[in-house]
Amino acid sequence: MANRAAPLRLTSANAKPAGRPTRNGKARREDADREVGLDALAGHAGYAVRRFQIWIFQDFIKTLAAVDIRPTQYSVMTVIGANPGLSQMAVAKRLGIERARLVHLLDGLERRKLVKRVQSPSDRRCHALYLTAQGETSLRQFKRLAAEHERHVAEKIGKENRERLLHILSCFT
Amino acid sequence: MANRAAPLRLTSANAKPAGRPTRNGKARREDADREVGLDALAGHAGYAVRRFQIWIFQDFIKTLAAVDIRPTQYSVMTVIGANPGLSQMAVAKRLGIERARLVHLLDGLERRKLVKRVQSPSDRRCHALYLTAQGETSLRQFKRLAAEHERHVAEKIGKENRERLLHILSCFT
DNA sequence: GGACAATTGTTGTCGTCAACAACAATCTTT
DNA sequence: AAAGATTGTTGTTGACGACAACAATTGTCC
Repeated sequence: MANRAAPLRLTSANAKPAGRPTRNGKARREDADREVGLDALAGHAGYAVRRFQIWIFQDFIKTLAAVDIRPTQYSVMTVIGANPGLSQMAVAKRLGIERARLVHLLDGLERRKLVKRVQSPSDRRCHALYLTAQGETSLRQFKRLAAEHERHVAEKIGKENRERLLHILSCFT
Repeated sequence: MANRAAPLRLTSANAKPAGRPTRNGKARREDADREVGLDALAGHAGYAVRRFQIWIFQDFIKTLAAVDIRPTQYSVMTVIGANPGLSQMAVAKRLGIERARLVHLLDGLERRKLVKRVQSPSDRRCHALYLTAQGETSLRQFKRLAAEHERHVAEKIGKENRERLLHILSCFT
């Protein structure tokens, strides 16, 4: 019921809702400086996961900013590096992205000489995907930075919680 | 090293990468039907969280399709319902969305008579946000459907795992 | 062998969403 | 009163998912 009085404080920000003790005497009621209560969202997994996903992606992007690699690009290179010769369809299905989207991703990676498309001899519709020599050495550096990012995650939610989370979500690969 | 010969097959789909036992006899080695190996992504929390977040949002959208309410709209209405009179800035900061984005969200909700903007008397820059009468009754229905969605999540990852996950991510509210 | 269906890569559009920048109106500060 | 900050608004950009169409190629079926 009266979860309205439920106080809580934002991590960083300060809410200034409708009315608060300004100079015009009409000061707020006692609910003046209540923080925004939304226990209402507490039991929703999707909300927590969304916020966490935003945080984790921002940290990934920031940690890999020096090499200008985004999460999706990293996942594409990782899959190709582990499975050279894969077709675009195979990579797209594996990562759950559309082949149309993968085209642009590969365009960018190929432009940077990290990945190459090779015409498959057995099926002339397919492009076999490989990392270039530069792509392989670069990927090793990306993986070091990604490992640093994972340490940030462990610092944020706890080392054991991170492993628990990986275990819980292992069915999503 | 020679993971190049690594062949693979998708979980549901069939990958047709560079070469496989087609009519041209050059059949694969014994490692023929290995799935697409990307243990490389196994230890990455961000990837699992992203995939899970996509799944959970799609289920939310599908479960609330009858009422045409998306996750962000639901979170906005829930926060306003729990904290009537909040300003747009307060809601935006609370939900971690930009005030520019909230403008369009509120436009849609206001057009559907679910939310109303009221000029704040104490600060004429602010709009105090309230649910309409229809908005409150609708929100109750949305919450019932959202609870059904949460049950889907519990079925997917397990009841106890869902609660474990909520606990781990509680710091993201 | 040849018609027909399916697949692959590509291009395009549309809508969602985060990130920024600019602006007018308003409030705060000095 | 002047300068600075805040709020709501509009706009742009880019990443991303979804979908539709297309040419080239392959598989299938008669």
